[in-house]
Amino acid sequence: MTQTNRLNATFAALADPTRRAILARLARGQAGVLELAKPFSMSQPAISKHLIVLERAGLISRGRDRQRRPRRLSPKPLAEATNWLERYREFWEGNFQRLDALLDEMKVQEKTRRRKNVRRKQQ
Amino acid sequence: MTQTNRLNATFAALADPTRRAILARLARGQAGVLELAKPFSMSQPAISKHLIVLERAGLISRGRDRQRRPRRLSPKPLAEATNWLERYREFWEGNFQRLDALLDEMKVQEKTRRRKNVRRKQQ
DNA sequence: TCATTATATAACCATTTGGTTGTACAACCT
DNA sequence: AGGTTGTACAACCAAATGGTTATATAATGA
Repeated sequence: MTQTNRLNATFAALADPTRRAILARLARGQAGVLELAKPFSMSQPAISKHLIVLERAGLISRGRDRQRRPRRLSPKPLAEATNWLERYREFWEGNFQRLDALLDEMKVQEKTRRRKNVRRKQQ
Repeated sequence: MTQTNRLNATFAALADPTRRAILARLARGQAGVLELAKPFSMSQPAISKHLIVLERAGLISRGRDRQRRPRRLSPKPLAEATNWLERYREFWEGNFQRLDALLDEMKVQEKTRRRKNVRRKQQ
């Protein structure tokens, strides 16, 4: 699977609160399907479907212990998703005060309408 | 909108490669719909739909400049998504040796509960 | 062997998603 | 006023999503 497709699958998997809760649970250790289903008011097959989504994204893997097939967290897709988002950290982490200031500047320029702007535009 | 719902909408928005590319483009500055549509082999309405998804997630906002309605990046949802993922950094960044230790501990507990073999498999 | 436990699978359903084409509307320019 | 440009909206469609119930399969334990 390509990196793009893994990102697609990972973000899609993370878009559901039930699945995020399952990941949070698994971060504290592996767990079987019934145990994972317990906190939720939905059927076991519904949880199994969520687990399939998580598994196809590579976010979890399946072990075996007697009749149980305990799931556990896999690191890689979380790392990739985080790395993708990291490229935007600089943007949202305060450097966008600069951005806001710049945008205000642009408004003022537009309002006074004097000289052609300096192509600082592009924020 | 609740934080959970924002996370739902944000991750769902990020799950599409077209939308991720749009965000990457907007990280370099605001842009109108047609300009955003240009790199893709899909119709303008299709892009507009993607923009609606991004907007409902709060990832972008709409400005106005003559006939254009330029979009620009909004920081907050990216910050929230990143922060959610940060909780797993420790896990995937190598410190999950600790996690493995924890899992081994749990196995031992299980073993004492019902004494049978150790089941190292776990694929 | 038989019942129990844990999980998987199938069939079904409503809703959402991601695209299309066609058209409407709004702002701008002559 | 009329044409052009930029965007939005409506109707439609196929496929995917998220849930259900019912049933099948697998491993264990008695």
